[in-house]
Amino acid sequence: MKTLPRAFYDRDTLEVARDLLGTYLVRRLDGAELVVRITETEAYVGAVDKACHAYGGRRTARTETLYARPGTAYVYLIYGMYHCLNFVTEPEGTAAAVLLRGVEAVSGTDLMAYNRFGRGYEQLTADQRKNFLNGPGKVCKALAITRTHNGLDLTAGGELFLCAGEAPTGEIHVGKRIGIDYAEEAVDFPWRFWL
DNA sequence: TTCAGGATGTACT
DNA sequence: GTACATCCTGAAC
Repeated sequence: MKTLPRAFYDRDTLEVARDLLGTYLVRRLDGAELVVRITETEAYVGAVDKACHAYGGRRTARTETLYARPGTAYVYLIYGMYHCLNFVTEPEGTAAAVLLRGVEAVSGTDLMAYNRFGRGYEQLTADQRKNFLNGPGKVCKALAITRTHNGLDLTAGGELFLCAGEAPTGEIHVGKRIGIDYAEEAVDFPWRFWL
C-alpha cells in the first residue's frame, strides 16, 4: 500500500473529504498494526464555517494545529471523555480539516475490540459489533488515539498514516453534518460524506 | 425500538 | 460558569 502524499491533503477540503472515503488508516501500536477503511468523513473550513473551531481566523492554543501544513493530525478532546481525529487540509496558514467519523475494521480487529470493550471481537454482542467503529469517539478509542497525536505528520509513515485504497464501489452519499446544531447557517452545509 | 440524562475535562466568555 | 464536531446506560414503550 502506498502512503498518501502531502499533495493529497493540499487541496480543497471538500474534495479531500470525499476522496478519503475508501482509503486506509494505519495505526502502529506496540508492534501491532491496526488497519481500518474510512467510510465516513466531514469537512470543516475555518474561513466560512461557524462549526469550525477556527471559524473566522481565530487562533488559540487548541486551534493552532488547524493552521498547520496539510497532512497533519488534529486531535482534540470533546465532552471531557472522547477524542476526535481530523486530517488537516489546504496550505499551511489556512484553517481547514476533515473529521474522521466512521471506519470499518480491516485488520487488528481483536485488538481494537479490546481497546473499546476490554474483550475480543468474538466476545462482543451483536449490538456492540453493529456500533463498533461508527463514530469519531469510537474510532479514536479503538485505535488508542489521544491528544499526544495532535500535530503528528501523517505522511512520515510513523505510528499513524494513511494509504491509498481502491476507489469506493457504489454510491457516495452527501448530507448535513452531525452534532453542530449551534452553528447557525452552517448547520445545513452538505459537508458530510459516507459510503 | 427510541429517548433522556449523565459522565467528564478543556477551552473560552 | 457554560458549552462542547460524543457515547453509554437504563427506563419506557
